[in-house]
Amino acid sequence: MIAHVLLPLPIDHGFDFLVPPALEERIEVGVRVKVRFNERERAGIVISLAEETAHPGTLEPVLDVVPAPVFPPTGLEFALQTARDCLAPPGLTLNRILPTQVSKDKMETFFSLAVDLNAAILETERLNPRAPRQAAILRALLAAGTPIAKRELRAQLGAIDRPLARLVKLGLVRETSPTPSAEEAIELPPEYKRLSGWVEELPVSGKILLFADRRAEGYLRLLIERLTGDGAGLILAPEIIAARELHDYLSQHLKERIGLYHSGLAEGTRGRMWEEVRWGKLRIVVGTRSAVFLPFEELSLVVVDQEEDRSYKQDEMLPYYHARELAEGRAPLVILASAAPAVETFHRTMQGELSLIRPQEEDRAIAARHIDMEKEKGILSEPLRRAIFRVLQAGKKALVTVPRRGYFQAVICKSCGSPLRCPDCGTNLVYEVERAQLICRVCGRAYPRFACPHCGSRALRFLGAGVERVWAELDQAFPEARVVRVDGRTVRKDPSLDIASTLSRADIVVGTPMIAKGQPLPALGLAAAVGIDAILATPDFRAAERAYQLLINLAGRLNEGELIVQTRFSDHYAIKSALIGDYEGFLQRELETREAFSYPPFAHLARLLLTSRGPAKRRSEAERIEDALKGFAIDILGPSPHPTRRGADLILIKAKDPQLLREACRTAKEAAPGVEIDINPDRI
DNA sequence: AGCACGCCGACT
DNA sequence: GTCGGCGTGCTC
Repeated sequence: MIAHVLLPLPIDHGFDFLVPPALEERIEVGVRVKVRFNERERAGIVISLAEETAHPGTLEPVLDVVPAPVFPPTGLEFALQTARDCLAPPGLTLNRILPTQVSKDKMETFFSLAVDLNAAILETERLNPRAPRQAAILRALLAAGTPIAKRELRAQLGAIDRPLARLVKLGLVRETSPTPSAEEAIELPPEYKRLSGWVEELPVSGKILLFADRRAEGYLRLLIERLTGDGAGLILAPEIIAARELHDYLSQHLKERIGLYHSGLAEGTRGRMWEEVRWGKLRIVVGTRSAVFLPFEELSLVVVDQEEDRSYKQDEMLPYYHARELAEGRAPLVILASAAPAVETFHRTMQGELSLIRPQEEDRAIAARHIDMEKEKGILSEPLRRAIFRVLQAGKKALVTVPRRGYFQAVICKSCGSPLRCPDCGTNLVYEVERAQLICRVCGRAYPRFACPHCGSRALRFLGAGVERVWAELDQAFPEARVVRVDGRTVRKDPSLDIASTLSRADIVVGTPMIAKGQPLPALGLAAAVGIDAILATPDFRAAERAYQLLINLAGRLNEGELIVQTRFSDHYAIKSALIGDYEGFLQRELETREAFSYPPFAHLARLLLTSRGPAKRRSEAERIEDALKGFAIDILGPSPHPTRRGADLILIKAKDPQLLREACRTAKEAAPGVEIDINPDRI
């Protein structure tokens, strides 16, 4: 027997290995195997089994079969298709998706009756004299009427392994996944009915944009009403904190166990959950982007909560996938949900690709206002300090967001009052600390003269205060208050961190925009955005959209109270629209800008990453790519140095048609096989 | 990816 | 005359 194996290498093909007779029993398509390849041991994934090989030489043997986790056939096909769509090496893709190990902890298993009630009663009576423990199990299952966890049976009846196995063998009991139902939901929250009405509007299948600011109640109802019987559901959230909040909320109100899957879990825990999903023992999962690959045999529905969030895009390593796009192919019913939808997503509803469901929003007692930073000095304005003081006096808490990068310096022109832009690309220029110059991250042009490219003014202003600086100022300004900092690093240190409980032992929480995403926090009386101007000045065509979304998300954290924005751009349409909750007004302006500069949704982008070491080598790669793309009706920008990865260059391709873009990317990859391609990048 | 093979410049 | 640059090709 021959196994065709994909190894975790940047190559587009697999290699054949000989399966020794002793392993023939255990090997199957989708398993991970250990092999000796090029004089070293590696683990790869079996994608097919055959009797013959096309390889002329001798074959190395498969050394071992790793029993789990395993790709089921549909999961394998999905992962391979993702690799093709992302133009990523399939071996790397597969090996990054499949967890490497399964922890030894026992999986939770559930059992239910496999026969009808009458038969079960008869069998109970028949078994009772000679097999009292089997009879007791049947009685427990009869009494419960729903699946029972093995753990629970054991708690009720003591040692039940042997009799339970016997009952399964007799065909009286079977291992199942537990079934949620309206009766099984425990203690529905009071606002449940009021806020979940949109579920009634949902079709059985289709693609939906749910435009709503309170959504968790509806997800709960969706699970209760749509997943009776055999269905399975996947809910994606952008970040670990948001996923955990949603998971905890749903778990509180539903008897069925819900999985929480994200990259912060130990590898073995991920592997165990993967296997539970594969065997149908876990059928509801809340997770971050990597959960989109979980091997559900058949999903009934998938929800992408806060679909606009950039975290759905994997842009740190291959494959550069977008979980929102992949999610659309996973279930008949796809719900993209947001309180401030991505411009591209909303545009799709205008094109008829998505159906829009937009429940009537409830009026919340939120006062939104801006503080004009042209008139204030320092990082924390006097009015904001006073507002925080008032809120603390009233026994409420404050949430303060600051865009993450402390060192990131945005540049605005004092005379036009707008961020400095590259005249060619329309994106904002950035100040590069090391070389002390302004550069365009899209086309790579440098502007060593410290002047606005539009009006020539030399009066520039550097913006930017990170979380830590704001935290220090707050700590100093409110010595009595407990000021707690939350950013990516804090979360990495403590993956179980959540904002609600952080807030319970703090008075002021200051953090990156990730603290703005999620459910309302009842203890909150004030939500503030500091440094939003730095977002507006980000070198990214989605800068305005991000600013708008941050403010809407921040408002969504409040049940009542005040939303305050410190800005110098109080006239900016993103801020103006966000403060009055005018999405359409924002969208119209934003679409006009996108069209004017040929950005999505009016053009399609791809980012080519040159990572070969040595600038000369990258230059020659870039030249080869440019030559190969001569005949294409596309725009090529760059190469420019990668903004964060030293020793990497970027080429940006713009095309009117997505198919043409794909073709161009394939051609570029042929011309320079080492190039990494990010189609539809989230950041440019 | 890692490593070998292979053809051109500055050194003991 | 060798040591060493990294360009091309292969690994089942």
